[in-house]
Amino acid sequence: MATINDVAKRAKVSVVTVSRLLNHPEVVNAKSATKIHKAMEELHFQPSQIARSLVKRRTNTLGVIMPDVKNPFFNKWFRSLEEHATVHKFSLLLCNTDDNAEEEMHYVKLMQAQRVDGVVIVPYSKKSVEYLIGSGQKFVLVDRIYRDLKVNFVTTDHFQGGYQATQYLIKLGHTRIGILRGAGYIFPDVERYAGFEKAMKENGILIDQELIINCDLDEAKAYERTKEVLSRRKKPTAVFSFNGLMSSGFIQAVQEMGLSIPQDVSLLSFDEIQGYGIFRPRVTHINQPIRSLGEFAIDMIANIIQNKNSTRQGIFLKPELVLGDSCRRI
Amino acid sequence: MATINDVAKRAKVSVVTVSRLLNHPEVVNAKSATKIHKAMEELHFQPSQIARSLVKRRTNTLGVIMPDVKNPFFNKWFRSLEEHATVHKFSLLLCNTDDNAEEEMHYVKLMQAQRVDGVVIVPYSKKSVEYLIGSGQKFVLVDRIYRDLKVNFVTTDHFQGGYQATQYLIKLGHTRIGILRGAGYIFPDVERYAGFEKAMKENGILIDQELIINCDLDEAKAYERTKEVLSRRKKPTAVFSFNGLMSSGFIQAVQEMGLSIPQDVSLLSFDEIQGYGIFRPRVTHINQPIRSLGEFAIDMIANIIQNKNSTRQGIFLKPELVLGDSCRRI
DNA sequence: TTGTATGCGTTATCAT
DNA sequence: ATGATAACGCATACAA
Repeated sequence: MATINDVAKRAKVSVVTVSRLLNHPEVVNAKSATKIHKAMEELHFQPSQIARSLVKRRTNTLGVIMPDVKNPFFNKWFRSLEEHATVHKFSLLLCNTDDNAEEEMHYVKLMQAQRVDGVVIVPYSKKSVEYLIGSGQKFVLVDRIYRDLKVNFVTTDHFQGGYQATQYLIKLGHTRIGILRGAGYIFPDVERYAGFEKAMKENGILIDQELIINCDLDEAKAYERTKEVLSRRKKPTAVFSFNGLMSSGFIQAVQEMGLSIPQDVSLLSFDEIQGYGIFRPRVTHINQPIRSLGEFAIDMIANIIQNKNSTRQGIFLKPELVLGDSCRRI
Repeated sequence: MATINDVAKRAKVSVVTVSRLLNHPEVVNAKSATKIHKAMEELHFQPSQIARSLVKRRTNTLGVIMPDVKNPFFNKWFRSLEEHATVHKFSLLLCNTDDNAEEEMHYVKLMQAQRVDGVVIVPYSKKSVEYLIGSGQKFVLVDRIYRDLKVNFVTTDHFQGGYQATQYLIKLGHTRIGILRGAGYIFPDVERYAGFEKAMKENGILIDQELIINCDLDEAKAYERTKEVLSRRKKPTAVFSFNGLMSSGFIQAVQEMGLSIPQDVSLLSFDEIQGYGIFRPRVTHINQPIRSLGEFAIDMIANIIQNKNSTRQGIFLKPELVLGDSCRRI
């Protein structure tokens, strides 16, 4: 691979002149510039970001650590990140943790070793975040935050989303509302449930703990648990599923049981389901401002890296209820 | 950020000893090792891959250039890449081109500048590939190849897939088969169509050019063109859509027209549609060996990088027909 | 406008 | 078993 040195020799100038053409083109003589450009083309030269990074102490690379790009929510988000990263000339190293704490810690350390300028992380384990803090790494938390950690973050107002969704179901007359949720470990799960609780309490409706199902945010588990719950005598009239995957599991179970949505049971999903465009009835869901979640994350990390604003920032974005036909009035 | 130097000072040894502990731990004294490990922990030290890369001329990073992670086919494939990359200690830089030639060229050059050890690319433009060749970059082509370019690649046997799908439809009695395809620009599109042609010819069925629709592999276009085609007097009895996105567009159009699959028109899709698990009828489709496409790509590039086998390699993987209920016998 | 010398953080080579 | 020195490819301060 050609280096600045090869270019210099071929163009018969010193390396410094080549370097200058790269960084301060206005200050180099037109003739030299032409010669150098010619040499660069002939050699297919591209300046080594590696060497450059070493001296500038900037890699122009961001580490993105998240659960899984296969998840539609996260791949849309990633594309939004990429789009805005380009504006700031950042390349993106993508790491999928599958919500595995060890994988995550591994990646956090790897990003540090790669000397990325910053990390954008949707954390699973608090330890990873604490390591980031301890190592002095610049980072922003997205979606999953820790109230007691003073760090920069962008997230959806999951509490509001849970509240909003529940209010909607209650207004339609539902009182026996089933919840397909996670294990109460990550922030969004906890908050959505708290929002649900608040709405129920405000309306004087007692929560039947039998209807609160921990599915680990997993499709297969949601499928199984749904079959079980809908076989009971006292079924829920509506189900509020905490993510798109679980909604899919729910739908499959309902279909196999020969039931239909919303005649037999209503469905409200947090996040759009996969295949939203073709599945009928259209699934009513809480939509997160995915693009903003990406934009803010990039802007924040870019600011932190440039040390522009040293004030810590935490942003909550409002979710939105998208009406479909999967919830009926009773 | 702590350097090997800081560690050396704190542990009261020379940098070389620290470096050695990192690379040849067996050769350093146990006491020194302990001191150094302690210092490293206290400083949250991680060796700079940047500096390391500079001297080793290896970044342990691969560039992945592809159309779009939002596409289910590609995000599954990316995860497979990541999984196997981990085995070879590679990090992955992800670049989405949206099948834009300029973006692609930009990324190809960027990867070169980043001095990635290799590039795994699903190319859109031949120019990008030619640049890769010219620059001496190590790379493998995935999915989209160029017959006249002597390069390493892994792809599905798209011809076989197109042939297989068509044969199946013909066996069910279909002769008026509509095709939702791309512009005939990329390899898979061309091959799938050629496979279709062969099957039609073998069965002595004339191809009605009116039913061959260029939708640019795009969902919205497939939607529009479907509405148009299904409004004609002479409708197709079956439609073979060349990717999952177009299949979704097709399905939406069919639904809005009050028609049903497969009663009014059969559907066979290349690649699984988004929401396959919940959409009924299950869509019959041609499945590509996504995981193998990822494994082979990584193994090939890893081999090339290690210069193990200098012989050029091109692999065609067999697709598979997955039966659903979207095609009826007529 | 151009060139010389130095350093970024690490590893390899040679010594000790 | 450990250390001194040079080199990787580039950018910057300083000099010319």
